[in-house]
Amino acid sequence: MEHNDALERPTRPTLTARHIAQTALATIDANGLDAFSMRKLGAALEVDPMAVYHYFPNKAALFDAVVETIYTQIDTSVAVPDAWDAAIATYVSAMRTAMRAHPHALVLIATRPVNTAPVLVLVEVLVARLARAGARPTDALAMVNCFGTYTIGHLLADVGAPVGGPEGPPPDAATLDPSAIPTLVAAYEAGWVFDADVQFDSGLRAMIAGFGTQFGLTDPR
Amino acid sequence: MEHNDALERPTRPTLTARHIAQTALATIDANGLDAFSMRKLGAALEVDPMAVYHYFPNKAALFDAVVETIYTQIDTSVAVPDAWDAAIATYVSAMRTAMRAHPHALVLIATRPVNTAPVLVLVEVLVARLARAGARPTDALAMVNCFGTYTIGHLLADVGAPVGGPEGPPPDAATLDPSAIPTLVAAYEAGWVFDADVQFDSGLRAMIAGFGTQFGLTDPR
DNA sequence: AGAGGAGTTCTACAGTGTAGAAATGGAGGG
DNA sequence: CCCTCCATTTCTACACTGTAGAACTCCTCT
Repeated sequence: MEHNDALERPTRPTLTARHIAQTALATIDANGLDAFSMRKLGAALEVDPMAVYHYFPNKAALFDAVVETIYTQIDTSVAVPDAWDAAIATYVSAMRTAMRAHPHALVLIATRPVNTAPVLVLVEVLVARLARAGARPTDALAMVNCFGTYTIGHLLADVGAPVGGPEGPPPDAATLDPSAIPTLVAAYEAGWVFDADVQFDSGLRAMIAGFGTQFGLTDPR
Repeated sequence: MEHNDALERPTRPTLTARHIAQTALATIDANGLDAFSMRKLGAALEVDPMAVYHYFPNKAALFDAVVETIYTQIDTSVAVPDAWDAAIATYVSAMRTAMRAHPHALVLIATRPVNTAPVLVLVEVLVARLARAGARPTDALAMVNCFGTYTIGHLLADVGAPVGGPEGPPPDAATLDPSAIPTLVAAYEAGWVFDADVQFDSGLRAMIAGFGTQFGLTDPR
């Protein structure tokens, strides 16, 4: 009764930790983290809110499960290039894609580290690839951590929902003195378009290349 | 009556938006974001909780002010090296230092963008320096954004307080299969110590250097 | 003195997480 | 068959939340 996947809602009207976590994630995606509550989760599950507490000791533990649910959604079947730097970029992009699908849960990913086996295995893949390119394991681990933090940091700024209610209106443009920020004005007038995807990619490539020279990484041949 | 700085509590027992924001930040620092409430803020201010609503329309707006308070704490008087890459690293580190002092508020910084004049001026400094090293303003802006997102992403993972209550206990180490994560085990056995400061610095230098070659930056001479 | 208004307080309401007791229902043993 | 046990679900209750709306207090200006 523990390992049935897919459109889960076990045969008998009984709950599952997985089903609860999935429903919680769906609810957060739909209505936002602030609007999420155990009572609404209970409603979504068509069950008394307190029933959830038989599977999770509290809301925090449920959030941990939600984060892990997201990690399981990373597409690990992507085609990976041969070159080490392109391979790393591919892995990281796959991770970003999965996370990007859950803007309201990003803040949970960012602040609730998970150390369960599936996630560690994921890290292992990256670390091993870097090691194969010549990095010491400790350095590889540090690099992967930087990739991860950059990714969610960038995602938070891009699509992350504000914690603590919607943000206020932007300040009156009239109160800004353009002469104090000439370069920003220049960028704006140059037709500045904010494409988060290409910007993220640019930064990721920069970091990968920089690490490459910093640690002397190359593909073995 | 609007511009008195420092250990602020205006002459008459009356409130100020600044004083409220500062007290709110102090309360968040001391007790955490989840424990923060308008009632406790009122108590800290020795005032009826509802009094705050005369200065901020709601808690979200107050949070915006809290974030801005943190930005004002960035030390802008640091000595800046001549080399463009070292200069950028110095600016970013100063930003990180200010943010690092408020672990419980990091998540607010990460998700509540501020576009007020003081912050834009800060961005201008960085963008202008990059432009002086040969970057087009739009590229410089993109780079600065990457530096910022990397910084708070890294800080969140480092010292950020979990959103939604404390995290649960780590999974039983016995359930982990070491043979599935050999490189991680190797890193651990090699005496892996996690020094967030040097790791952040390493990643930042990598990104700066990578951007440097990506955009052909050099100091004018 | 009287009016007005900015700042503060009071009261109240719907909604929160979750502790603790009570109910439900199915499985196993006699 | 009944009866017991126990996992699961529900019920009730409590202290706490953000904030709407009215009422109250003073200070300032005429």
